[in-house]
Amino acid sequence: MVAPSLRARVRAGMIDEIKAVARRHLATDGANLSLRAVARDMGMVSSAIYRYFPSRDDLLTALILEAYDALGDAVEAADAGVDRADLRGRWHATCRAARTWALAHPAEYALLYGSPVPGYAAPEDTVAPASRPPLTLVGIIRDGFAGGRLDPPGAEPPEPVRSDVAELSALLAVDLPPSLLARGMAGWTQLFGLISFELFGRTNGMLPHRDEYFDHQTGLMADLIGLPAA
Amino acid sequence: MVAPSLRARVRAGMIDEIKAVARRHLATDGANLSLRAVARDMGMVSSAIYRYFPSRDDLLTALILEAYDALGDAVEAADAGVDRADLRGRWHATCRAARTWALAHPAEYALLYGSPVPGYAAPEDTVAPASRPPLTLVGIIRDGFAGGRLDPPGAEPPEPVRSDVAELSALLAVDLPPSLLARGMAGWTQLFGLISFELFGRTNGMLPHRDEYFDHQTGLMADLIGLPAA
DNA sequence: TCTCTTGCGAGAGCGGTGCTCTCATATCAG
DNA sequence: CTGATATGAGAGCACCGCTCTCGCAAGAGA
Repeated sequence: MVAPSLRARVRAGMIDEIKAVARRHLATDGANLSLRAVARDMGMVSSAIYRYFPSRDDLLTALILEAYDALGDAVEAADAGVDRADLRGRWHATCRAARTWALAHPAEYALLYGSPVPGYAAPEDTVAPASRPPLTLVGIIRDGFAGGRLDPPGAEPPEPVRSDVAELSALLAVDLPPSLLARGMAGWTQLFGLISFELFGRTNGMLPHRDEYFDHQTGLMADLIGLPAA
Repeated sequence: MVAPSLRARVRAGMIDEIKAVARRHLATDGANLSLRAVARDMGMVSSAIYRYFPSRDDLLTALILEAYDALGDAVEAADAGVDRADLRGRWHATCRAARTWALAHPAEYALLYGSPVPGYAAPEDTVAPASRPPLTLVGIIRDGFAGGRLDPPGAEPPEPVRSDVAELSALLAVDLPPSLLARGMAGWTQLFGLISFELFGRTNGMLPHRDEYFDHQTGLMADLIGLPAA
């Protein structure tokens, strides 16, 4: 690997700085990111930004990708920090990490999980990083089931749900009975529903003890899945 | 009540027409509603709109209020259409009505349940209509509990969740044990998490049978709550 | 070392946005 | 019939994303 030229390094630094400034604007001004304001903050004229990002949407896409990666990192690190056998502890740590990241980066979370930007279509590259949190969650369930510490719930879902979920199970390469994977997906849905409700102000006022409420609600889903305590 | 003057009636008609055109634009162009485009569509100049709505945000607020009411109407009508004793049937009908309305009005749903618009704070008048769907859901649970057909789950939530939820129970004037209300809120969170995931493209591709998947997932929450079949 | 290509920032400009102000007119009330 | 009021048009301000051109500086090749 050849050393990048000075020009290339300066360019990479500029791209990073633009993204950093844009992230700052995102945090203060919300989702309507202004290219001109970013340029002003950098002492540049707006057209100069187009040397680095072909359009505002491309800059947004870059921010979205990095946000997905940051969330994925946080979630996976939290899971990895708990004893592999402590399934319920891993579940709670994973859920909490997602919420903590979201509370620390509300604008970026809204970019990922809020209403899609009108003319904007998420490019293909986002699906892999976007699937890291749910994969972490089903990983916990897979470990429990493979280790014989997680009994599948009695009845399988009725057709055609059973086959749909079974196909998804094969696609994800997790060897789980559909009944169990369906419950895991319920936990996934619940997790981001909880975070969105809290962040978008749907539960404002009621429930003063938000941390504890969050833990209790994610615990209910752990119950539904059947995750045993450590 | 005195008959409204011609001017007043014309004015009310204008307001309605502006809202109708704005709703149409919302449906086609997404959330970034353009006042000027609405004015153009009505053969008016943009400044004339300001005779009827003091700002774009006020027009959005009016649309949001009407959307909340439409969703509330749909949800309550669905619940009312099922035999009072069929708790599980009511639960499913209510959930389905919310999803059906959302699929029919995706842009308005995104306005209600998507990321909050940056500079925009939801006015006080929205909290009452916004609470109609969750109140319908807890109403089903209340009926079941009051009728002795719904056993409270074993353990109460640990403090301070128990008292928070108990206070909420008093505020809503539903006489439910916190354990049960907490599960009802889990169902509420799950419902809108499911709809948001489906509408915002989070489950694209996987799960081809969306109706059946939705029913199964809301059924899981009915199980968690303990709602008996008819 | 000298040229010459390439990358980059500045600036002007286009059509769009929300919003304000002024002015003429149409409608209503007394 | 007259005076107050409500309404629409139009111009204009500051902002937006984006395009194009024009100098200038840095790197590459001879």
